[in-house]
Amino acid sequence: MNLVKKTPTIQDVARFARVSTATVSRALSSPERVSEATRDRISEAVRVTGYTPNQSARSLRQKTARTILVALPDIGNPFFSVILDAVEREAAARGYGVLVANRFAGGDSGVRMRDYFMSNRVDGLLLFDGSVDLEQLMMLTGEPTPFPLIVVCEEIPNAPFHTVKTDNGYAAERATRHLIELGHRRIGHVRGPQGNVLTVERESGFLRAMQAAGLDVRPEWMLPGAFEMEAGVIAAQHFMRLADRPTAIFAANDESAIGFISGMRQHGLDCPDDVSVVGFDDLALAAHVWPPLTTMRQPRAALGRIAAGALIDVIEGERNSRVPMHMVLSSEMIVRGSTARPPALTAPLAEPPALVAR
Amino acid sequence: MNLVKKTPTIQDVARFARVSTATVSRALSSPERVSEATRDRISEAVRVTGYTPNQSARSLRQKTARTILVALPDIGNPFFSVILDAVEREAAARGYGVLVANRFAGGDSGVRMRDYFMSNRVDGLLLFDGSVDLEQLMMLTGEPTPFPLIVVCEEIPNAPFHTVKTDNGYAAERATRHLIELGHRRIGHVRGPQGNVLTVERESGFLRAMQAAGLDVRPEWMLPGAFEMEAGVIAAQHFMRLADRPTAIFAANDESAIGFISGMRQHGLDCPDDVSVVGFDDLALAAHVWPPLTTMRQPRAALGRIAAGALIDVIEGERNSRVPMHMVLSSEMIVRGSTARPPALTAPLAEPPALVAR
DNA sequence: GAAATCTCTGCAATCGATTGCATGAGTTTC
DNA sequence: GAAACTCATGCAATCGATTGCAGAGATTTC
Repeated sequence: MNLVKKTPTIQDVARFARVSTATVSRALSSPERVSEATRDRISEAVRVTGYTPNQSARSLRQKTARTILVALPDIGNPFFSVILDAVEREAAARGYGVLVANRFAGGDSGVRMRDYFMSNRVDGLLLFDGSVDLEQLMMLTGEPTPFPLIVVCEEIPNAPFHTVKTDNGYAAERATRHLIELGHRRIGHVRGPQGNVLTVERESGFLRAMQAAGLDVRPEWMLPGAFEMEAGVIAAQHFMRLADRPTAIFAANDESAIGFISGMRQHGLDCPDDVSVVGFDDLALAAHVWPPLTTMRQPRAALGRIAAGALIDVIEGERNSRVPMHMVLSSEMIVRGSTARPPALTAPLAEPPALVAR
Repeated sequence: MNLVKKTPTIQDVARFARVSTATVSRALSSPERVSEATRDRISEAVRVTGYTPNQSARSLRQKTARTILVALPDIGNPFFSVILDAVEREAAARGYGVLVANRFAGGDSGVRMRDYFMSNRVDGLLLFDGSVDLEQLMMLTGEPTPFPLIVVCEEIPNAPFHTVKTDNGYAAERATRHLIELGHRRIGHVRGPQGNVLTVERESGFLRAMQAAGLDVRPEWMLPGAFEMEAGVIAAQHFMRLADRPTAIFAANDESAIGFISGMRQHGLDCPDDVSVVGFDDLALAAHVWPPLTTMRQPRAALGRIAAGALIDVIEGERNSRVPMHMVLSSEMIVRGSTARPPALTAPLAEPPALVAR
């Protein structure tokens, strides 16, 4: 009665088309190698039986999974999820599946990666998390079993991997210069998480811009932070305790900028009337918070698309994986309402008056 | 020189431990079936060779992929990405990988799903998108090859699938009642996208609450929308054109609520002084926008965890998949600053004065 | 002490697709 | 008209792990 029909295999197709399985296989993967007549019979047979190649069998034989692994520090973070969107599209367009591994860094990250590769589940890795164990990673990409890997948005210093990222240092410089051009002289920075490469890059960009303008950087104006709203709120609390406060803040990312603004407001300070704030990333919500956030836009969709494309190129051998390549995409300054001239400077500046945003 | 060592197979382990591959396989999957002595020898051999079972081979033989497919309408949306986070953790904890398929609905969605299943890449599906082609879905879950499927957050009417979701209708009622309790009598609604089940459920919850309180619902106060910020901005434009405006709005989700507030502000109206707004979802940013958003919190992490757990139960046969089961999680009202008493009612109400939020 | 039972292990088939090699028919070349 | 070549196809090995069946030896039962 309830006899479950099995899913059709290549055998069924072969039987139906009265050819061997070899011919069916060839008809599907390199059609020019079979005659038109049999090709037609096979197409018909595929249609009738509803055949779909078994990916496990194919993987086993060809040692290829047609799947990439995306290792993220936090999928819940909209910064990553938009990139993941682009990655997924690019991969799907090229016939690859996308496996996600979240909260990747930490104790067993190297082991988990090793397992994914050695168990033949994935052909390549997009690594969005620079805090992964470098030694374990090298062991993996190194001689015994080299595998395709691209580091995205982050960078692992002195490691010979392809990378795709944005010009963090330059963008941070640009953001800081924007504040300086508005007339700010007393500028602080809400840092990213400690030990993160991006934190360092953005901080040094900030410092370079300050130095270039001949401005002092007070150590107490470098506020500890992280890439989260809550960290911005806490930074605002530190900020409020300062006897002498800056008139502008460059925050290491949008979330901490928004948290900072929100925290400041709880203490009665307004943005941008009291303090101007610049963020980094241009998340979707940056345009919709109040005040709309001035920020450096990272081309996130492009990052995802290019990274996925490059990884698949490496997997398919179309790109040399021995010579590490660094792709740097440029960020764009988006001026919105969270930055204005400093409160003291309602009168025109000595220089020609800067453009007042908003 | 550069001889690439192959990745170790079960054969290598067997040779090293001087047993058959069968014994190695058993030692790893059901250790109680081998003697302690050989078990130790095999563990040692596994350690030395660095063996990891080849997942393709295992899948082929066992017809199981230890992978679930998560089909989402939009990963970039933080609502989904937080759920995905929970799904990924639960799946990882139970030894499953997570494949994501984004922008799932539309033309070939049924075909793509069919391929994922028939090609043996995945064992089950978490479907977050109700707008998928029902007929194709039924064909798939139906007799020829039934497969494990759970619909999350959405619902496909009259379809015999397990579902995990929140109590949308009741939550919408609760949100609306909150506005009524604050003293609002003229209340509008920013709808979700047309044709969406959630849109209908939340709208009817809204209508029930209004009816229960004996309040009129004017058709022109039911503003067209979608689950996006931009749609909220547009709804605000419609709102501004009304000759006679409500004093409060229940928006179908947080994003449209935030967009609405932002759009209203561009026209000089303030929230909550002029108009109170309630959202739905409690996204991370709801607490950090200005004003902080009053909203119905959906237990997103729980949704993801429970859905993934239930799906794996079905896959592993620990849960009957023939009797569809509906799990409904309850939402929680989070009162923040975006709701207050209506502008006309600065004087006490006839009823005992309602709690003024903020 | 023979029979029954239990424990541990190995043999070999199996999952489904791919692919190197062989074959036979047809075509071209000199 | 024989040799050389091309083309379409089939045979059978292969990828690596799992598992039904069977056998050897140890242990228990009566």
